[in-house]
Amino acid sequence: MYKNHKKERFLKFATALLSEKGYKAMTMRELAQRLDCDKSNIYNYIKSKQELLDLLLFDIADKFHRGISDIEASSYTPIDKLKAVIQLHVRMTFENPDKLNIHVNEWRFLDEDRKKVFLNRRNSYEDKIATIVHDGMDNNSFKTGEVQFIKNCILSSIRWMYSWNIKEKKDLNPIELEKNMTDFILSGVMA
Amino acid sequence: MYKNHKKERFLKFATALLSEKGYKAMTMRELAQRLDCDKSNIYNYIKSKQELLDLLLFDIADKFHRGISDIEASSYTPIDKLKAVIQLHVRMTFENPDKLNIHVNEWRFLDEDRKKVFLNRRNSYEDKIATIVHDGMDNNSFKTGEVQFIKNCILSSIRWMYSWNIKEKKDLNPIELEKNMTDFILSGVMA
DNA sequence: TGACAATATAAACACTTGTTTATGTAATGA
DNA sequence: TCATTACATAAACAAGTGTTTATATTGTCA
Repeated sequence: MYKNHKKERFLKFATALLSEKGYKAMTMRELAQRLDCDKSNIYNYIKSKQELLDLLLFDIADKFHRGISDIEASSYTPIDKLKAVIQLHVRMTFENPDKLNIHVNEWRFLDEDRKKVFLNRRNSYEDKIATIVHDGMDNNSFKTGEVQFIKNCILSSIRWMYSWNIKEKKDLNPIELEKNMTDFILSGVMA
Repeated sequence: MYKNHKKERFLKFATALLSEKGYKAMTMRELAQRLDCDKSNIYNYIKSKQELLDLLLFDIADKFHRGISDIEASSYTPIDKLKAVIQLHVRMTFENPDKLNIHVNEWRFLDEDRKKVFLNRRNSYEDKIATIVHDGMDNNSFKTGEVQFIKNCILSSIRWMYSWNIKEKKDLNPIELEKNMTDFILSGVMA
């Protein structure tokens, strides 16, 4: 019953506040206020502010990594792999938009060493997407073009969703969203 | 010869550092160090850190506003209006990627009142793009769909460019980039 | 030349920051 | 029950923050 249920509450509030304010602007005092406890109490849950950032960032990064690995290992065509990538992003955004926001915007406040690790993993993630794009071009299922450029366009297209305040859109259907997203990336806006 | 040439130098360094570190993480002391002057000297150029942020943000916002107004007032078709919007973003990114970075990421650190003004203007900008999308759907030149969703996809597709470190890519041609960007947004990645 | 604007510096101020220390209580599970 | 873990609090600290004050020098232009 008891064990660590307060720590989960702490992580929930910390994630929300970190997403709202950003790493530098979030203070331990304000976090304590939201938790309705003393600031020093926070250090029962976490070693430092930096450790909190680290924890959240690598948690999401790992999920993305596992997702892309499964897709990579699959026997899908490049088009279906790309669809699976879009699905991965949509679902993770639905699960926790705050974490996605943090993942996109706050990694630069990691300590130098860990930032390097983070960026290496992100590059490896993006390389796998680049490979899908490349294979699709070889395959003639995608238009030829500069792979890195297309990869960036794709990732950026998906990236805004966390800011759409999904939580407040009860009528929003993740499946429908996935379909629309896929449609935009695969075939653009023109009729 | 003389008048204000140091202020321009100050603005150049301030823009670069603000883009690099973010508003909260940028300190007046570090800025002074880069300018090779005392921190108090900065206040000969600017009233406060907040005023610097305000200045840069509304400078870019105004440029976007003028750009979209011209496009709106033109007799272009929706497709050509959309192309002009893409052109506007590409060119502004080439002109000063740091400013674009600041425009995307640092507005949330504006003081409450000015933040409201900023967001109102941004909404009015985005509404104009939504109108273009809407007209294009009426026109049957764009596929029908949720206007706000498509608008966000379009804007997000363009938004990553400032992070591509354009300055270091001598071989990068803005016209070529414009073409590729337009191609992606209009017709997607599929062959 | 002399008035004015631009630029420079050092020292200080008031405030906020993350974190520690020292100490205590409450729940858990053997 | 008893050791261990989880959770709580008040007070303090050292470092860093944006900004001000008071003052001096330098370039510009009438």
